Amino acid sequence: MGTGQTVGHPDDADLTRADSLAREIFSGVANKWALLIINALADRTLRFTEVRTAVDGISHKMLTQTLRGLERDGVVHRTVYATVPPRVEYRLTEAGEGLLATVDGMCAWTHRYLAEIEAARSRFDARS
Amino acid sequence: MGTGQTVGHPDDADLTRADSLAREIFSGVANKWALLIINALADRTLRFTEVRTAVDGISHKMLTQTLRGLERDGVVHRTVYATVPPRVEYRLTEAGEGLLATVDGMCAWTHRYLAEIEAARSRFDARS
DNA sequence: CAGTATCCTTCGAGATACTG
DNA sequence: CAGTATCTCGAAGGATACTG
Repeated sequence: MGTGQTVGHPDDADLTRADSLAREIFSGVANKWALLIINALADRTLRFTEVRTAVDGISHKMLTQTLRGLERDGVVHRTVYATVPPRVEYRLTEAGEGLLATVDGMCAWTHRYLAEIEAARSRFDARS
Repeated sequence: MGTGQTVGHPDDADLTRADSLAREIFSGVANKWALLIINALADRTLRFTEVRTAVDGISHKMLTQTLRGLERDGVVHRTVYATVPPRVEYRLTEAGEGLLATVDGMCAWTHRYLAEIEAARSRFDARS
């Protein structure tokens, strides 16, 4: 993957210049809505509307759209109950659980550095 | 943070409904260019142009823009050498290193599930 | 309730040109 | 080389309305 100039990483977790499929998948998943949805599905199965509430701020459209993408990539599983009114449930697949670990890491990081980041911003904004 | 309906997470790594600053920071960092840049700076200090090459696909504008954001949040450190021609180097801060772990996780995840995702896509696309 | 479709606006982001 | 400044366009994304 690296072209030879990528040294230092024993096991290659590098994505700069990686093949296009890997890049595409990474890019598709590296967006806030996707990650926020995964985070919301962390430990429970949720219905469409519940996800919408949990993620809050997301529009109806973005929700379906992102959910479709995640379903297509096998990150979330979609179960439709043929009742009326319809009931659709979303839950993480095994791959989704794998990603969740990462998302948790980002959340933890955010909280861990919250204060420092705020301070850094003040400093940065001060000299401008 | 959770409102009480968020059960199951012993330590709260939840961001749904989190306070706006946390959400904003998370959102700022949860984008592919930021993560790709952090990934590129994994183990080396890079100059502006080198980052551009490493990340490839990123435009000049997005690079400066994203780099500024990361600098502002204290994720990357920017060193300017008053030479001519100018020389500017970027490296991860401690906070940046912290995020790197997460990014590495996402890269690893991508590679780990690459085949499965490809298969999932075929299945999904087949029935449509 | 879950989802699709449509319209319409905003702004993300590329291209280009210019400065220190 | 590194960076800012414009201009421009296309797509992302919100609001609304309609269907099974």
